[in-house]
Amino acid sequence: MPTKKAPQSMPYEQGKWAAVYTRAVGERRYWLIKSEPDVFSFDDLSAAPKQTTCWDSIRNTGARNFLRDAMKVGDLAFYYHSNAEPSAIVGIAEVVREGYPDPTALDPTHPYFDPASDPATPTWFVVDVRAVSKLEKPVSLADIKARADLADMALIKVSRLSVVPVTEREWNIVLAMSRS
DNA sequence: GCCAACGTTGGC
DNA sequence: GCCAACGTTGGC
Repeated sequence: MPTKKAPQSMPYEQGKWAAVYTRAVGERRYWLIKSEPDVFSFDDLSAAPKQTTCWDSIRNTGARNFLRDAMKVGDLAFYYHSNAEPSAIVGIAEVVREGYPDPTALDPTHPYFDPASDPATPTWFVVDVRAVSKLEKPVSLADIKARADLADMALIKVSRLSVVPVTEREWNIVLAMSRS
């Protein structure tokens, strides 16, 4: 029996991220997803079956909303190593399956089981991501912070959000940095 | 290891 | 509904 109330759905369409929930026909959006390399690194993703994994165990409502509602098949994401030396963007992944209920939240034997998440109206969501390519050169958090034209990146502006949007402009700047 | 940011919980 | 306590993330 659920003992706690599940976190409520944010009225995201009215929130500060409203723009990332809309897109032109055929438009591709960009994201940044964080993982600690000791837990699941980009190389781990590359070594996984079909280079694909379920991006599970996210337990933050803001990140959940992106996973559930905003990320679409074909979108690309920078793969960021947090709590790393150095913390850096190291690769590119592609969304290959759109939001569906996080199986870890519904599995009583899983450490991330959430008894408050009702299977009929799940609280937590995942997408599937596939490794696309490793960056020629990692782009570190320090590299990003050193650039005035990346000062507005959500990675910097919004702390402790494990899935954040990236603008197309930011995406291209970081890509260029990874090749220089 | 420290601690800032900030989301969540729960007493009132 | 307010807000203090608490827990987590993640840089440094």
